[in-house]
Amino acid sequence: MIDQRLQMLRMVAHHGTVTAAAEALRYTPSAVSQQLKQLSRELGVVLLEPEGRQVRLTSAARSLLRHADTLFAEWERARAELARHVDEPSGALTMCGFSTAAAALLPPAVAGLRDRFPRVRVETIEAEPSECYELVFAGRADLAVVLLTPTTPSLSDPRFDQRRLFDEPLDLLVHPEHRLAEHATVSLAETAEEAWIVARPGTTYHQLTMASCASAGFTPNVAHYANEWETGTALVAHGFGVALVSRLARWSGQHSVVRIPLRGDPIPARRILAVTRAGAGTSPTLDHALGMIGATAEELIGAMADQRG
Amino acid sequence: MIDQRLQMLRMVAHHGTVTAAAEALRYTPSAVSQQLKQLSRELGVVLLEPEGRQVRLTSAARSLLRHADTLFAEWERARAELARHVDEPSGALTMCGFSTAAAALLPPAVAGLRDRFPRVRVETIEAEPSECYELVFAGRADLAVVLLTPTTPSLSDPRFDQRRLFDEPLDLLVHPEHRLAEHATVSLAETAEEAWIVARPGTTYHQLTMASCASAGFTPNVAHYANEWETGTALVAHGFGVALVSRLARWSGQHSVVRIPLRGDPIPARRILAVTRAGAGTSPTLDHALGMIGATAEELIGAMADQRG
DNA sequence: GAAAACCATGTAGGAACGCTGAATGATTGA
DNA sequence: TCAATCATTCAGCGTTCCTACATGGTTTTC
Repeated sequence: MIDQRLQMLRMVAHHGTVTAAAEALRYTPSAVSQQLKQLSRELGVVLLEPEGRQVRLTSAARSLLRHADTLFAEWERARAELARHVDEPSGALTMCGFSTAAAALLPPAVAGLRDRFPRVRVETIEAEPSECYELVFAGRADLAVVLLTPTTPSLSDPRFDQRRLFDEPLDLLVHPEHRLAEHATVSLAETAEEAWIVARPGTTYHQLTMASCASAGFTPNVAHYANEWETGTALVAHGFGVALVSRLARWSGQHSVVRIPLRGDPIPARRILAVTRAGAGTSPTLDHALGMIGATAEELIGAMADQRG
Repeated sequence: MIDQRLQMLRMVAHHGTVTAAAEALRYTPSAVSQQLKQLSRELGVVLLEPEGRQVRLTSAARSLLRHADTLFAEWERARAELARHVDEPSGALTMCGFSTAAAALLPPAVAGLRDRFPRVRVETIEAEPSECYELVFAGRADLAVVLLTPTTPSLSDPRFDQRRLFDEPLDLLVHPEHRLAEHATVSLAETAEEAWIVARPGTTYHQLTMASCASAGFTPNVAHYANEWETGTALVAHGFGVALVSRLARWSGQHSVVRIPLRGDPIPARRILAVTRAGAGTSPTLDHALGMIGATAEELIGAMADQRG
């Protein structure tokens, strides 16, 4: 509804190269290049300038993008309002989320949506938070459940509406005979000298562990890298170190480990966000999905409180 | 930039029929009908319903139109801001206005624009106020100088930005030997018994005369209909009646008539407006055009004050 | 009350638009 | 220096979208 070429320009701005933008939009670089050239001609302003083997956006392009964000958000609002005019919503709704969220929050939402809107095809995609933003931005997903990290887009990014769902506390995972194993709670600072098991660099979860330790005043002494909960738990169970796990994380239970809630002010936690395209939030199906996810989140918070007490 | 089909829908809403909308957009009715049908399919809502031999907009369509107005206005703002990023504006700027305005206000603006922006092709169209709104709405003109009348779109119409330029006082035109000819000013109520020369019904000027007399408490006794100032003046000069002329109206001067300023509270006047598409006002060329017209208007107001004194 | 005018919509054909794929040139990193 | 990455151009082709004409229904007119 809004000229495709504006979305192309947004993608180029976001990815930095024509090629990556084309890939995100499932076009060839050739198509994006031609379209943006023509857009530039039509508007009478230069939008892209060569910079090395890439392109750089001109100030005119950046000015245009600000308005483009407004336009796309307004169109999302229009779509959402139109969706209220149909008796029986149909079409597709795609949700995405990172592993824990995808496991804990999305399935109840899918069930609720199928129940309430039987004609809507509901799909989910498990993806890293950064990819989740991509999916929502590109329109291939309508809703994402992600973590707040320093690398995610700003909460005021005009392309997205982001709302806090809940804060998931973090626990320390130790061997049953570890010196801290009997503690009811533990502060992260007490673990500064421990051997650590963390996820591999580049993953969201690695960032989280490093950031948590950094805010507790130390850099973890990393002994092992493990991306899966299962692997990390096994390493802890063998006494190779301690690890950080989020409260909702689940694994097989084959390994004997102790989970100790962290204390602190604030309590170390990761913030869970629901992300939609700006303006899209008021469509009935998305509204319902957000409601279901929020309710599930509240339930989980309740369960977490029980555990803690 | 905004999907053409939204403009088609806006035109159907404005004109009431697919055929008239198509004509305004220089399409065939078939094209408009097909496009709107496809739009309806894509959005999953019914937009048009048959009503007699015409169509009626559904509530979904009206909802969509509200957002469409916002979208188009935002795009105009984007275009205007982009125009600030080019060193030497080019392209075309079309202004339109009703006869007096076209004669008095537009030529200085054209001259000023040509001087300031030599590469911009400036064009003018003389048209009735209602047609002026059409031209601006359809994008075939960028600026219109019109009269405020009861039939023009509301000042808060989201499709337009309308600003007051000035109020043009009205004068009574009488034969040199008329009983009122020696008066310095005259109130419209004193002319209730006169024979009147008015423009033909359906014209803006007819409306103006009838409305002015109505607000003075009488219905004019119409003796002759004349659309051109020249003809009306000739009739007055032959003693066939009195007529209303606006202060800026000019004619050949062959006919011997007396022009008497009207008095009253407020002084009978017609309000001159500058109309642009919503959001378009900040482009450099349009900004300059508005400035020129405003300046010319102020000069004329000054000249009018001199005349009156 | 029948005919004419008006209006929306459907179908078929043609023009224009927009995409793909391969080729080119330029830059960066190994 | 060679390979990889990136933007851009050109030719070709499929899709989209408009026009022209025809149809069916409604309103107005004589």
